[in-house]
Amino acid sequence: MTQINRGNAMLNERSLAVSQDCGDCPIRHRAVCARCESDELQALEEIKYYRKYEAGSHVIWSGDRMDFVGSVVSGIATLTQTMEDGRTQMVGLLLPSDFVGRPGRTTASYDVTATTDMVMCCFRRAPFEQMMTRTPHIAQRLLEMTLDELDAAREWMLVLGRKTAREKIASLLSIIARRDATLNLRGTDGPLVFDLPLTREAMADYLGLTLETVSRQISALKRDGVIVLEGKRHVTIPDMGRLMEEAGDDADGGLLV
Amino acid sequence: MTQINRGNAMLNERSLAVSQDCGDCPIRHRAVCARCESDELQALEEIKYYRKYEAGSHVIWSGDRMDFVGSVVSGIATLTQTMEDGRTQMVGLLLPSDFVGRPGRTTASYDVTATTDMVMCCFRRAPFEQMMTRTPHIAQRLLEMTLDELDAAREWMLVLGRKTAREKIASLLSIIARRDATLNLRGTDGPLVFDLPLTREAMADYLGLTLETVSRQISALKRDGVIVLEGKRHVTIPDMGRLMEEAGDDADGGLLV
DNA sequence: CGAGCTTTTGACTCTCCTCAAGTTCAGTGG
DNA sequence: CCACTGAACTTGAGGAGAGTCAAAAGCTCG
Repeated sequence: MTQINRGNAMLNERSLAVSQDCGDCPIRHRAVCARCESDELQALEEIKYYRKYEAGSHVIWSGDRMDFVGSVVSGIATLTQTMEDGRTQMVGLLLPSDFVGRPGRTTASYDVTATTDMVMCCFRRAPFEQMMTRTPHIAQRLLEMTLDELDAAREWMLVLGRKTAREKIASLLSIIARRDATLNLRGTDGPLVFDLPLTREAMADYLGLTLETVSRQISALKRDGVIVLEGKRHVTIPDMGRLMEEAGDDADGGLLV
Repeated sequence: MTQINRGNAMLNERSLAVSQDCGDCPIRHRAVCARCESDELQALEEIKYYRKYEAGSHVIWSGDRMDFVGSVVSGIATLTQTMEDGRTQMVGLLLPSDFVGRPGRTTASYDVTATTDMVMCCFRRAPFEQMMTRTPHIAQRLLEMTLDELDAAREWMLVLGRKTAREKIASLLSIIARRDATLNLRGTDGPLVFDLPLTREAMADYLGLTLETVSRQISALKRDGVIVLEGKRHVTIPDMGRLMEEAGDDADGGLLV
């Protein structure tokens, strides 16, 4: 288990990033503030602050007091749940623009861990909650984002409950590939190339598998020409339709919807 | 597969229930309208109508146009996803006061099926969406409910991804038992008694198992004295703490949180 | 009483897990 | 420059848990 001690995380939290103008923010039109008018943005600007986290450090521990909520600006974090005997299940992957924390709740329900270096735009919880009641644009956007997350979680329940190990890996790869394509504004017709942002262990925790099974299935997909690997993390998908077939998804449906 | 033909469902939709005063509504303080003032309630009252569904009939088919949203007033429905080869996964259990449909989306993402006779309080989608922008109390409550559902979905991801068959069954039973206790305002200290609202097949679809495995594990829990069965559906839990241990949950944590 | 269900139980199979080595690779220090 | 170290990853052998197929037992309803 990659357990980083709490002291490190605290240290990281203190190395704050330089504040930034909301107008130049890379997640301006996707985050919880996406619908805000300039005056609302100004109000947010006054209560926001940035925090940096190192790869591997913990952002929040399940059960801890949550004094802030916020948006991922850059980097990737994971949301995980752990049983007493150590079995862990990832329940969310937090990407730039994703929201962290739950308004109206004081203690965290999940562990949040940065898997890459990460920057968050934070708001203290109390002022943010007050603002939410005054500015419906924030609450509207948050509802929309929460509904999207709920859809994603339900999609993932099908993966966890009914797909084979091979289909699970293919599903994860196709999700990462598609998200990478939309983020970088590439089409999904040519070959797709990306770096895996997760270790084999993290993939296993996401998919409800062991890391050995993840490794074996990746090797199998590589052997069968569904994916091409350079090193351990650099992936090329020669044929996205083929990958989606392997994932058990309707190849057309997934691309068109 | 229990496939009811579409003709039946249409027929059921026409047998509308008698309208009811919101003040007497059994789900008044838990549904999406929970926070509404009397004038807001009046406005809702004007656009609402009731629909009845027979046990086994389909409420909505995935991919269909969604012209309405609404609340479950009585009875139970399931939210399921199906792969092309027939593998199905339940992604939600809809109980009285739960909300059906997604504002802002025109086509349904999941199949909704009534597992018991059911009554829904429906609103046509367009007027409801207009009302949402005007009355923040509805949007607020919907956000809260959606966040709760997201938490429940994530809890379920741990069950699907990491628990054994026996733990899965115990988890489902403890969820139903606890919900039944809160609904009927009983404590969780004495023995709990309830009827299973699901067939073995539906339980299997919820848990990502086969119905044979569900049956075997229920028999095993019965043999070990964790549960007592009368007939196929009537369950007694002599010791809730024991059941929660079997579910892999911290017995205290689960009750106190 | 028999038809058609839901459910149980058994026998066998197979996927994925467990345990155990071994490989690759980046970083460190002699 | 090269051995050493520790992650991250791969691969293999064997085993356990859940799935598949098949048959039979309970219930419900005409």
